[in-house]
Amino acid sequence: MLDKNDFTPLYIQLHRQLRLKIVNGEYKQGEAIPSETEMMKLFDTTRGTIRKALSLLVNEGLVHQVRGKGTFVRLSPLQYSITNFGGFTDYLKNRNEEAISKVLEQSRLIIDGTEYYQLTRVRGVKKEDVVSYLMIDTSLIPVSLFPDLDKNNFENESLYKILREQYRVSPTRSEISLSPVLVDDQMRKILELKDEEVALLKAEGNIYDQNNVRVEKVKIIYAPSIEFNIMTSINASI
Amino acid sequence: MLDKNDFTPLYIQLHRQLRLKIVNGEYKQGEAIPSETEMMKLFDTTRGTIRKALSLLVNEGLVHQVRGKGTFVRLSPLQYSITNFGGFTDYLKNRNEEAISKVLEQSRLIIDGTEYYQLTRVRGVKKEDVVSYLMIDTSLIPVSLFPDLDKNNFENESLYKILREQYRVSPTRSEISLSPVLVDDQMRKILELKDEEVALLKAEGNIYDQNNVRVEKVKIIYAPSIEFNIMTSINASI
DNA sequence: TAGTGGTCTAGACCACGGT
DNA sequence: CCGTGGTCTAGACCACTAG
Repeated sequence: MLDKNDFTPLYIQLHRQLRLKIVNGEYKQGEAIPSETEMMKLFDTTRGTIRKALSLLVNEGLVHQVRGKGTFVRLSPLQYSITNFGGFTDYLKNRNEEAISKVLEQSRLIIDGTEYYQLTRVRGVKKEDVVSYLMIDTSLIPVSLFPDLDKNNFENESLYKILREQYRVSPTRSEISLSPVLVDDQMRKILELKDEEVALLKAEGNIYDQNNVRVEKVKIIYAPSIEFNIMTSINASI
Repeated sequence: MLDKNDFTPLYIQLHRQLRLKIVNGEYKQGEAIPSETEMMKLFDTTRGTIRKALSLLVNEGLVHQVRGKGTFVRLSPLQYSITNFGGFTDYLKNRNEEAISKVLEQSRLIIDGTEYYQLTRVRGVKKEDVVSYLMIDTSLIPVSLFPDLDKNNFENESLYKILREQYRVSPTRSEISLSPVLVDDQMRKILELKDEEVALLKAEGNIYDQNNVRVEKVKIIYAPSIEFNIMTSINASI
């Protein structure tokens, strides 16, 4: 059911509910979810709202729609679409996995006259008491935008949650550049790499908030165990 | 103006027109484009259609919208977002650059009982008579879907144009996995790599058509000179 | 023929920005 | 205050799928 008194838009509420049912397996892979007209009755709303929620799911690649047939949970969805930069903790939480963060370095430094917090963390997941490290994540955050940010403990708390709740800043957009990088000793040790693993994937770029202000510079080194998958639509008309 | 007799949906027509004005510089970076209500009069359609076209531009990162203010052409869009897989020729054409293709290998082979055309090409651009090679591109295309495809000359013609015009198949979606790869002799020679360039970016995945049929398996090796940029929106609510 | 998603219309009310 | 984009409603017609 949707709460029409909630400030959250109906289509967002609906999107979350459908999403949960998919990741929890209530709607199974390959099977159809209720049709748009059915959902109109189920959730007591109009088709436009339903379709807006569904379009979000389609963009995430969680469902696909076929005219005349229905809306289906995607077969073999991409497992780790780590393109939701920044929000690692939140990301895993919604997949019922436990995020592990270990702070490697936390300092302040000045680049081009601007003072930044520098935060380097190893990120991973814990499954059945086995920890797998997936990435080394370095953030540079301007001190001027977030005074006293370094009073927080980043081992336990999500950086983005802190930004949202303490500073009312919501990271909304990323511009990331991908490149290969050669393994150095630190990476090899931290990510427990095998000898033959000599090159890794690096993502580097900027994160912007709701007002298009750059709030973070990021650099992420991905372990080979993580698949970096992207889905794109192909635009013939461009 | 929009052509209501055209089979193409109005919002797609509108999207194309707006897109053109942005890349041509008619709508300049940072400036506002006409408001939604203005466009309703300009294009004689309803707000829903306008908003659907605008949402496409927003997703591409070409504009952003601010409530109470307007819709603005995005400052500093990423120049080479090479995430429009397959459509290299088309892609460059729309940027007024000349695409160069050289066929390295063209053959048929059988994998898991299915016969494929295999086509390996070097792709690049020509600027002021200087050719820069940007990628090595291997396509596997099922013979059963496209009989006689290999009668075409892929040096001059766009593979995707052939698929669209001769077989009525439009590649619409890609699922791509990115990883680093070590340089081998062939890559070094073809892409004219320097000694210190030992690892490259590889994209590997599948391309699907409008009916969700897999029409191509691709593998692309990117030269260091090409920047692999992606833009993502960050979804706090996931 | 009935049901599905794809498109489009014509309204409405709201939150927000700038005057 | 007016104009902007954000959300939502209640319909309509269509193309396509399947029994």
